Formats: sequence, C-alpha cells, structure tokens
Amino acid sequence: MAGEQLTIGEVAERTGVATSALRFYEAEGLLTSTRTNGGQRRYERDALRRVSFIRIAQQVGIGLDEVRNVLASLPDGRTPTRADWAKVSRSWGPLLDARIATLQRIRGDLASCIGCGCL
Amino acid sequence: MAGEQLTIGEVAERTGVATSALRFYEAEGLLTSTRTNGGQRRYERDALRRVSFIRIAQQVGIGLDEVRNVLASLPDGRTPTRADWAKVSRSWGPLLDARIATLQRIRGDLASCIGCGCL
DNA sequence: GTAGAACTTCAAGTGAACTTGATGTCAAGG
DNA sequence: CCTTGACATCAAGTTCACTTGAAGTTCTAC
Repeated sequence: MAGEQLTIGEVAERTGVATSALRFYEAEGLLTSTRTNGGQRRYERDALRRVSFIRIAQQVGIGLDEVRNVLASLPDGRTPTRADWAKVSRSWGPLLDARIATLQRIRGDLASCIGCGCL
Repeated sequence: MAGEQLTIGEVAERTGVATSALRFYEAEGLLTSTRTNGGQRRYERDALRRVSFIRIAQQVGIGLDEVRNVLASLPDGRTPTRADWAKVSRSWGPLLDARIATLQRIRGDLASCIGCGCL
C-alpha cells in the first residue's frame, strides 16, 4: 500500500545516522522495524522522521530517556500524521523556551552573566 | 591585596559544582589553584567565573576540549577583566547564533522541520 | 593539643550514547 | 547457482564527564 520499505542502510544514508546507532535506538525502544523472512530490518518511511527527531533532541541536549517518553505519545497502530508530530514537538515548548532564553542571555553578554550571577 | 582566597569547598558551594568536578577540571587544565603549605588548594575569586563559564558552556553543548581552548585565550599572569571575559564570550557568538536559530526553528514547528528537511 | 570536618591523592567505577569486532546469514545481480 | 556486499547478533570496547572509595593529611575551633 504505502511505498517501499527501507533497509537499515538506506535509513542510515538518508538520516546520516550510523546503522549501529539505529540498532541501538531500536534496542532502547526509540525505533521499531519489521523483519523480512530472513530476519533483516525493514523500516517504514516515518522512521526517517523519528530518527531526525531523535537527533534534533540530542542536539538540544535532551537525553534518550526523555525522547523515549515523548515518542511513546505517538500513535501506536498507525503512521503518525503531521498533527501528531506537531503535538509532540509542542510538548517541548517550555523546555525549548528555557533553553533559548539561556542562550540569548549568554549571547547578549556572557561576561555580565558570569559577573552578575544571572545564571 | 585582593580579598581572601577560597577553599575548594567554598568554590563548590558557591558554584554548585562538586569538589570532585573542580579537581577534575584542574587535572584537565581548565582551572588553576595555588596551594597552602600543607598542599590544599586555594582559589582566587576569578575561579568562580571560570567555573560558571565552564558550566554554561556545558549546558550549551560545548565540550571541555573546546572550553579549554577558549579559556586558554584568557590572560596568563593577571586576573581577567570584564573585557577579557567579553572577548572570550564573543568568540562563541556564531556558535551561539547557530544554536539559537536551530532551537527557534524547532520551537516554531518541529513537525515541519522534520518534514521539510530544513535541519 | 586534640577532635573532627575538610582536605589530599590515586585508582577504579558509572552512565550515556554509541562503536567495534567476531562470526555468521541473507539477498540481489551476473 | 553462486558470489559478494549488506545484513544479523552479541559481547566488549570507547569517550566524555565526572563520581566514588580507600587511605591518609591538614586546618580550625575548642
């Protein structure tokens, strides 16, 4: 029905994430795959979004534990829609706001931040 | 001349950083101290700023290696002035800008970020 | 001058997030 | 069919940033 499934190598190439990391994410419950008769992993297209989401979270300093929690709120049976993703990302709004504020304070004048104890 | 020196415990309390971490930073060349006759560490006041700087950098996702490089640009013989700190923090301007931009994009709409490949 | 908190070093341990290596199986092209 | 590159598992290794523990020393307050 939906298009082709992807091999682990294809997902790795498209996301820039090593296959070893993808297997690791699966072992950690952040990612799922189906298997061929021979036991090889096949990914649906939305796996690409999941992986991107994980990597972005990483960049922002969010641990895999927390990512797992948030990803758990994605729908179980069906491919997540754009609205599902929007909901997930909104749940990080306050956290992101706080991080942005810290960065902007630092950007503005790290010197006085350090001096005045504003952090 | 300048005020009192601080013990490692005092620095720990004021910065919220464990003494073990302070010793670790010293071993890593991020922090210096003088010693009492008995061999205990004594810190100048600017050590507090250094430690804050290190922790802020951590929060922003900058590794200790890079922090070491930047701190190395602080003056050798004398206590850093506010201008010295300003210079150091400015050197991270572009990096901070990039991180802020990423966060704001995510904040705005992570869903479309993931969808459109803008990251 | 002595009790006890705070300090010292050094080696080893921790947890997060992967990577690497060994060994073996699968699948797609010629 | 058969080769060969991509895949599989599993245990162990790596890096970063510390923390913990053991065993001993120093500083401060009484």
